[in-house]
Amino acid sequence: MGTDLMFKALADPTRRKILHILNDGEKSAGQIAEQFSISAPSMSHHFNILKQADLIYARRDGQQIYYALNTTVFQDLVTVVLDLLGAHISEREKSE
Amino acid sequence: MGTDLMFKALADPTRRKILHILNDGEKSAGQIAEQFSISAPSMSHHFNILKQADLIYARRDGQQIYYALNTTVFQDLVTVVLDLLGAHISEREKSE
DNA sequence: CATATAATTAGATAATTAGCTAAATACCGT
DNA sequence: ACGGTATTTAGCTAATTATCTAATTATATG
Repeated sequence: MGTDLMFKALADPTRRKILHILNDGEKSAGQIAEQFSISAPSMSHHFNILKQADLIYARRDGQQIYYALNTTVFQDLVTVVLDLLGAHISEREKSE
Repeated sequence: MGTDLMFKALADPTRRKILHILNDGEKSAGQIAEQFSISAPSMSHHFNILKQADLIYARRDGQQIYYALNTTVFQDLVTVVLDLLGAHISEREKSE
């Protein structure tokens, strides 16, 4: 569960904003990049880090590459955070 | 809610281990440092970053400085993560 | 008050990283 | 096959950061 890559990926505000944008569905690299004043290669760099951290996945459709949140990994992240907290979640609580 | 400082603080594995150690109650700087092969000043640096991120707080007792988790900020962290996920938590769910 | 202990602050250095431009790759339409 | 668009890869640089040693601050005790 690459915890280190995950937290390092989340440490950058640009990358957190990318994740936020992906909240309402997948978007192409270009559509995402539009919302930043950062060069395309720099954006690509961020996509790559998010991908390595398994926070997003990529799918090519024609000329575009579409990115989407990997929501299952966010569940893992919540688990890690709760573990840092030492929260002991009962089975009942986990499933509801 | 210093989100950026919080994630940056969590990006380092040494700091995450410190938080883990603090799970079972407050400990002095020295007691924590024992469990690492890192110089005391470096440890102090990490404590400072965790403190600025509001993830821990410090209390002096004689010669020792005792650190403890600031658990309320972890709750905020979970909220931020869930928000990145786009989870829409109802008021009822929040309060239980 | 002098010394010892706990921890910090100051200052330096090596490694990491976010950003850039230029070049390459992949796909589309004519 | 060629020209155009979308995106990535390569290579560089400036800024950040984790670590160190040396010096400082704060407290306790004989």
